[in-house]
Amino acid sequence: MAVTDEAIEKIKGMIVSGALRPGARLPKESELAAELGLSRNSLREAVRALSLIRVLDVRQGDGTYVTSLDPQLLLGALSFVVDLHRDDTLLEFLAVRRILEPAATAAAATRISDEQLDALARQLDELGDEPSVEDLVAADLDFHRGIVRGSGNSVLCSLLEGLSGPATRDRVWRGPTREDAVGRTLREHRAILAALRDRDAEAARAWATVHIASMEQRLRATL
Amino acid sequence: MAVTDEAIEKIKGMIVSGALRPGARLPKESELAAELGLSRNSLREAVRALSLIRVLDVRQGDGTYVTSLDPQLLLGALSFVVDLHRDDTLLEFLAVRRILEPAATAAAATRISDEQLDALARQLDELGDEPSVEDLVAADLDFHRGIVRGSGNSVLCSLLEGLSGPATRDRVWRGPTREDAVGRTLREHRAILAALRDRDAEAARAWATVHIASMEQRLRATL
DNA sequence: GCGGGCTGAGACGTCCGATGTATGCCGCCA
DNA sequence: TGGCGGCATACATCGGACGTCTCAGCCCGC
Repeated sequence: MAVTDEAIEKIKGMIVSGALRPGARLPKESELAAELGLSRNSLREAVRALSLIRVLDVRQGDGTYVTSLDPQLLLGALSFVVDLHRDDTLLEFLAVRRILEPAATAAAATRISDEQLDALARQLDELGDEPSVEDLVAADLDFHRGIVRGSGNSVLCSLLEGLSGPATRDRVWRGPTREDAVGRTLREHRAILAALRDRDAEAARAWATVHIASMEQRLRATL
Repeated sequence: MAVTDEAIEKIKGMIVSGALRPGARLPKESELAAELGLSRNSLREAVRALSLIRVLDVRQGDGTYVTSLDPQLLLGALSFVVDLHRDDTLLEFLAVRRILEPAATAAAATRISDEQLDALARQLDELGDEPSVEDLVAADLDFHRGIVRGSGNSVLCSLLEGLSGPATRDRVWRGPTREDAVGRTLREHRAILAALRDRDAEAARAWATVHIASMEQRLRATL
């Protein structure tokens, strides 16, 4: 194995073993390089790689630190992966979302707070009845994020965040939105919110499924 | 933004735009470095980072290539992320698996081939009634992999692969397996297989849920 | 006494050039 | 024709030098 890969494994090992806790500061590059028995150049490659997947956080002029290791942070790198995919695979990503999002929405029905619900309602009201596509896309993102967050599972939350990234979203809303996509989206959002207010998990799940399915339809249409 | 980060974005851009197709070979390091306007050292950091998340494949003495970009490959890095987490978050990862795996199993009920079913059955038979824990763990991994693969969604497949990685698995089977964990696992596997043979999606989903839940129970017990 | 600006040490960022090592190809020889 | 060896190529690693950014502590003025 290459020295750089070894270094990656060793640093990972130090974190897993607890020698390096979240937020901890690493020895400076030259010291760590000596400690691990490689050159600073090669060590930097390892550090850079771990930094891309948000395990390490390097701050110029300061030092290198272990991140919080929040799943939210780590799975953020997922959208990078999704970005790299093209039409056919995008549908598979959406299929996964179609499984997760209804489950998350159902979970939220019993766990989301009234304050969070009020915030979502306010947000929908502010959007009005005929928003621009850009506004709607942004609101859509916030809406789903708000609900999923209400599920109380941060891993689920960040996974969906990644799956709903720009790649998918742009694709769904690209080109002329046929028929009444905007109106339909708004109606579905309201229906989901109503189900959550009723604390009706099954209705929430069903509406979420419908919502994703209609999104899937539109995605298919652009292929 | 640092030059290395720029380079990462540019390479990613070249792939997304189609300038670099899967399997394509990159210009040699010195040329690409010149092209992107940075030193070979800094470029190498970018390449190494992309190679960690399996976007690039570098072969010493040969060249650097874009990988197949299979979701399977890219999400493989996910297990790296899961490895870095500790007890509390592990439960959240398992909760996600509890959503995905039943759905995947239900999908497999209608899509998996008879040959694949036969292979799973053979494997269960070979294991016998009182396997060692090591053998069981390996068989368990294969069993779930085989089913999820039968769902026909490669993204789902690799996502679950990552979630079921060594970190979770070791934790579940660590320590004295209380009660009849081995026997119970075997019985549940047989039940899942029977449901698949019957092409009964709902039964398959239910048994998969039961199976993951019992795994979750054991994980909680070790915390 | 207190606050702000300045300065210097420390740490990462970038680059250069040299040398080691694995791979693939091509020509030579049996 | 087939196998073997050597050469060209490209990545792997290294050491050192210099730039740039941060932070903290000192000094000065209010």
